[in-house]
Amino acid sequence: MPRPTVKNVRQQQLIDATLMSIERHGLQNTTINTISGLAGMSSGIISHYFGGKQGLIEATQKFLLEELKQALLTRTSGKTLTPIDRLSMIVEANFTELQRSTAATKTWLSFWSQAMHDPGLARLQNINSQRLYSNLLFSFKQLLPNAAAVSAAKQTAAVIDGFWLRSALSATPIEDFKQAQILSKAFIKAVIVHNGVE
Amino acid sequence: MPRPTVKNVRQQQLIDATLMSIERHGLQNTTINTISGLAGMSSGIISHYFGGKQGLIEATQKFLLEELKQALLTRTSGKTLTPIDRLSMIVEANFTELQRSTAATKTWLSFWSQAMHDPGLARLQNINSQRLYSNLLFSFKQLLPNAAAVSAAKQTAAVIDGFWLRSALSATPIEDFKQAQILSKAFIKAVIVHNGVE
DNA sequence: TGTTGTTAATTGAACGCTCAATTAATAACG
DNA sequence: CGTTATTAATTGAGCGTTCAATTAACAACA
Repeated sequence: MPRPTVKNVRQQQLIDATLMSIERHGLQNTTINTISGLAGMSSGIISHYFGGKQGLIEATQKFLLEELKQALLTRTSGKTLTPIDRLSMIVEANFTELQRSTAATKTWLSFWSQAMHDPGLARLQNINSQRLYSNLLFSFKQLLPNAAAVSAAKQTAAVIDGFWLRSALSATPIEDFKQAQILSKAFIKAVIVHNGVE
Repeated sequence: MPRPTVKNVRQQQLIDATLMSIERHGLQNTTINTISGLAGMSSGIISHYFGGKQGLIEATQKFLLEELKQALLTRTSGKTLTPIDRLSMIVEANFTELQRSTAATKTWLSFWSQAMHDPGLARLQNINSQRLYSNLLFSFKQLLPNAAAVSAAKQTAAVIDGFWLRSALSATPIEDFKQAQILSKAFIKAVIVHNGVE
């Protein structure tokens, strides 16, 4: 277990402050001053630990990606789950409190629009998008014929991302996120029932 | 038929130039100079016709929203379509060339992240989101029992938005958009078959 | 039709502001 | 006391806005 160094601690504090600033002001109005102010530090510290503002923004995005990955791992590793239970865990991992937070949703949307003209970010995004699909496919293959599993995985990935997006943009995100999770799971059940070998 | 005034023409030219600039540089790096340069005009004209840069950005977004609305109208108004055909038209309207363009996808994503802390934009976005759902619900109600129609409309809205998003962010957007359209329609058919009154 | 007066459209340089980055000074720590 | 961590002050490039000046379009009139 690596003992947290001052560096690690400061970096995480700055990432947390970045999320907080984006939540309050949006990425557009997030400056090194709003971030360092929320972190209770001076603005120079950002260049010191991240090489500049852009470095901190990218680190924040990587943090969200990593958390999403870990959310599924902690729900599945070491446990013996039925394929259906594992599909439920995938849904839940995509709707954790962190991923539903205003800070995270704003950051994701900004990240995506940047990723479209930054190859490095685009690569990160594609890995993430593929991971959701692969995870779904793995479980569906244990329940459905191959062709049906592929189709089910594609549709489910779209349903999860689509519900997530519509909830994030909704006027009532809290209720909609809750519903989104339920509807995503219901969708998975329906897909299995209607395509399964009976 | 209202004859286009100089004002109308210039405003549309500037909106087109804005989309072009966002496509090339992203919204982040789009300035009044990149826009006016692409339009072949001077920078001052933007304030003159739109009150400022922000006004032009908002007008550009409204243009995309309006085009989406019109895309469906031109496909349906005056024609007598079966409910299933009308559902196909809804899918197609959401996947027109304009809406698949890099300029449009970058603009939508940037717009959404701004909409989250701008009530005016948020309102526009919610109207648009609701419209997709209402249009779907209208057609599904002619094919399915009420409860099933509601569920089908919600899921289909998520599928369309989800496929659109995943295609926009894909490394191969052209093929993925094409597939997305096919898969969305396939999804609708499956929903009807499995929930319909037989 | 040619001249003049009037309005509309457009330019682009100047201005002031914001903000990321840099620097030098200071504090904490072992 | 030397090194690392952090601050605070400063810089300068980049940006949107403004507005006085210029040009183009049109109207009035003889």
